Amino acid sequence: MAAPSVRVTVDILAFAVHEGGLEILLVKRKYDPFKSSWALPGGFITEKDETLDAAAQRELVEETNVSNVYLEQLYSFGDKGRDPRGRVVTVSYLALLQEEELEIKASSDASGVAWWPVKELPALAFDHAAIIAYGLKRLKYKIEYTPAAFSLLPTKFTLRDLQIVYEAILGHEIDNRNFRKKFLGAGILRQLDETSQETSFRPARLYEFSEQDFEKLPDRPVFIF
Amino acid sequence: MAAPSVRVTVDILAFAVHEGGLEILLVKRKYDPFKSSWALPGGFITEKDETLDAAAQRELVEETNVSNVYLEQLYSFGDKGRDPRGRVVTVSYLALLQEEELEIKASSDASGVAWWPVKELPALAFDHAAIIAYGLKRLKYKIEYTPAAFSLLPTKFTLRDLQIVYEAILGHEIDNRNFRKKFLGAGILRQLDETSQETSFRPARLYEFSEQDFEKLPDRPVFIF
DNA sequence: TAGCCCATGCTCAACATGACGAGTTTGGTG
DNA sequence: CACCAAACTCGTCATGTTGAGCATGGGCTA
Repeated sequence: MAAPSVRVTVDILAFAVHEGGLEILLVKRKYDPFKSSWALPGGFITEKDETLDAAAQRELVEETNVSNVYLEQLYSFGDKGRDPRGRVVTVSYLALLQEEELEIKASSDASGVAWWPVKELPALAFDHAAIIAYGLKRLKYKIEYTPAAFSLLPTKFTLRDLQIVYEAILGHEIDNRNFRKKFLGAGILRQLDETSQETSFRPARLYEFSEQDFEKLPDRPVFIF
Repeated sequence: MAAPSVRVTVDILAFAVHEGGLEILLVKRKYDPFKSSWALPGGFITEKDETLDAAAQRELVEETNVSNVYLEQLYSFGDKGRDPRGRVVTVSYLALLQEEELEIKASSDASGVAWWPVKELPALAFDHAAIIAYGLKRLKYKIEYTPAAFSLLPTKFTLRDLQIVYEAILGHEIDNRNFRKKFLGAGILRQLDETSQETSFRPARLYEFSEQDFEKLPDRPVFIF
């Protein structure tokens, strides 16, 4: 039975919303192939990885120090020519982070790590541009049909913060009143007795996402705007 | 840089609707591990496979002789203990077929091949039971949000045929009048000047799915019942 | 205090959805 | 030819959703 040697990597699409724009975490490669190019954080799965998810988790920790974040398998890419070193199949993962709450650091095989606005990406190694394009499509879908957007926000947030996340990912503006109506009516937000920092205008009320309430809903709500 | 030896397989979830029930194609394993157990059709990727999709296509042809069918990557499974031979990552694929239009045949490494109703599955090799469970969830979703159901039908079909597909996959009955209303109103069916075979009652009109009309729609319709 | 800017709340018409009743058409069958 | 069974047509009605207008609240700044 033929069982050709194949190597398997995991690559992480780590997204965050920063100043109204969607950003993705990239590393600058220290070694060939594609030395000095920007690429997705990731690496080969090792003997210690019990599962693919664990491998993705490990790679993410190496770059961001954070664990316990939203992490979900996206898609596997395995075209023959995608890696000059030979047959490498990569399993891509989607991670949703809060940029402010973590300190990124380059891992040993990278000479740099940075957040890049998805609208101004640099040239990318391997087929990573295509992988990101796929991830963006899936992310748009995710926030419309799941509560994934809350993973991009701190525990306490304003409805405006939430709307900014949706606008950044969907790429268009949303009517503020209808946005509020839908989310407040969905019954998945817990209103807090606190307001946001002082602004030059009226402070907004803070909310929390209630996982429990969401699970209790008879039907999954949709957040299409 | 550690690059442990991993082997990669593709496994195919080939579904078809037969006599009102949803069925899946399984093969009986000729060799160990899990000799004589039923399993998903599939196998290791080879040097000749240009892409993962091509490998899945090849495996499907080996069992069914059909090509040019709906085939889509689903999910990759790579838990450490899922294959007793060592680290094997499998990329699962969803295929939608018409049972009547093809003749299945066991490939060289199988002692049998058969359609099994998904409600009465035998004991399965590896983690294939879990893979099928995942595929069923995705299939339900697929027919609600995409025109995937038409891949399970011949080119010409009656609205009743279409409804049977939905009922088989969703697992519940659907109001015939509302079902017709939604599909006829969707503008994606071309009515033909033909009717179905003679039955002991009124013959039903035949329809064709119009891919072009579907693509032209401003918004994707949903087929939730 | 006026003005600004956003937060927030209320309303309403247009439209879509799902449950259901009733009746007509069209073939075969006894 | 009466009858059956399913295909097909038409319409009702309560309910919910959507998008947009209108109004007010509550902080800050000039």
